Amino acid sequence: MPDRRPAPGDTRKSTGLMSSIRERNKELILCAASEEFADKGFAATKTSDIAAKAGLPKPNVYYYFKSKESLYREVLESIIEPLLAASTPFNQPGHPAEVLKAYIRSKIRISRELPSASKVFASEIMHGAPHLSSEQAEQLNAQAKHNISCIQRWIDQGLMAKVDPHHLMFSIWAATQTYADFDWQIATVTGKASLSDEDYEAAAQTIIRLVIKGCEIETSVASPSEQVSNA
Amino acid sequence: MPDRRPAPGDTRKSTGLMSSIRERNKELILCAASEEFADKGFAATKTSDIAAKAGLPKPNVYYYFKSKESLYREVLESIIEPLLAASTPFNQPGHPAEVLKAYIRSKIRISRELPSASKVFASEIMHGAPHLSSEQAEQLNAQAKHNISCIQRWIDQGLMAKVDPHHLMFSIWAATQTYADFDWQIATVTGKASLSDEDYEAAAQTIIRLVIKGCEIETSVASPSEQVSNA
DNA sequence: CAGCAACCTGACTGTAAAGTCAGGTAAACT
DNA sequence: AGTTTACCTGACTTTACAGTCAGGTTGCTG
Repeated sequence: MPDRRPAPGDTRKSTGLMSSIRERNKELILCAASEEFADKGFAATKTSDIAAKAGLPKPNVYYYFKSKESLYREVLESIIEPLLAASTPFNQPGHPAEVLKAYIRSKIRISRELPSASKVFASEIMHGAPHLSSEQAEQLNAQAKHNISCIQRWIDQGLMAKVDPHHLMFSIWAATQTYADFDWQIATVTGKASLSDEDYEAAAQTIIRLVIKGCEIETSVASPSEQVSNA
Repeated sequence: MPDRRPAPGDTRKSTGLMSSIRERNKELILCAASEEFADKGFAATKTSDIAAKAGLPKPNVYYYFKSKESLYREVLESIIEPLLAASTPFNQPGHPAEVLKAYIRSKIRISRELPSASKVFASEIMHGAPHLSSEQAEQLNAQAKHNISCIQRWIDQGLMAKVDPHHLMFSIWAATQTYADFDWQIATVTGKASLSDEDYEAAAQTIIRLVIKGCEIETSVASPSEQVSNA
């Protein structure tokens, strides 16, 4: 008796097209899974809850996905490409301020538009990336190192102040990511259930200001007396 | 037959002192639990692993703690006081730059000295703080709001630039917390297994620079031509 | 409209881990 | 040295959930 279940990601018939049912259901499940994993974490998420949120019975989930883990991996994978894409400003020529601004805006956009996958990714990293393949880790790491060396070059060329590139990147990453990861805290402190366009704009403006001002080369003009220098 | 197990947190005899065995074992278990919960999250942590890490058999854990959850709650609770204490600079008079610097240093110190509890706390917040009591949430929220209104006052008094206080706090919180939460990423990108004194100092310096420069009032002097304004 | 493949699902199994217990040992006090 | 009370633990029970399966239905293709 042959396995009646098509391989995951299988294409139907000789055509390269999936049936629309398959496409739609996989999407429903992935979407539900993103939210559940983001809300509760991998271990605390029940496949039956994913199924319920997708409006399907549990075995249906296993019809489309090999296991809870492979489903999780797909969610995780879905955020990697956007994450790498956010670094494109560093991959093209540009002035430091413009590149950094574009990068910050991309990162904020990801936190806003893909909050669940962002959170799943953050949670994964927090726990030591046990599910990330070494290729994926290497890709992300390579991009991060490239961005950092790019900043170092700008410093060497005198285009920006001597700000430790590693820590600068960590701060940008953290400050932008926080809008996805710690949405509960942000909602509690601001008193808003969810942030508006203007709120995200203000967030981007604030982070951009900190980064751009922080990277500006000191002029020889002394700062006003009531301001304390950065000892 | 009366319950032979003393109530959690019970004191021995008529004296106010716990037996030293009790004290030592509770400490061993709490310490092991912090690390396990930080590494894997609440749901993925096995009480048997906590016991193993503490060098005790599993039932011993239940001799000192009512349940896995109450153990988790104690770990969580242990970070709240340090977290509130970090805000003391805001509770005493001081110039903006000094207060912000002291705050950033406190936060970095917590990330460094209590990395596991920090991570547990972050994970808790990420998942919507389901285990945090409303009093604890309220306490933290009140302190956050106080800090923010403090910053707003400085802005109104013309002591610092108009930087959105909410987003400023979120950035500081994120940038400092990241050294505990995303230690794996930091280790991977820097290529160091763990950060040295100098690394933490550089991290603090970088964040302080971004924040202080970002909060400085613009002087009327135009910025150098190669630098792009913060549009 | 027949036949086949894709899709669906109620009911089940296996297992892992939380939590318990009964009975033991060690320490402290008298 | 005897009694009490704290401390310890191997072996057990219970439960919840990942994953399966056998048989059904739907929908496409010829």
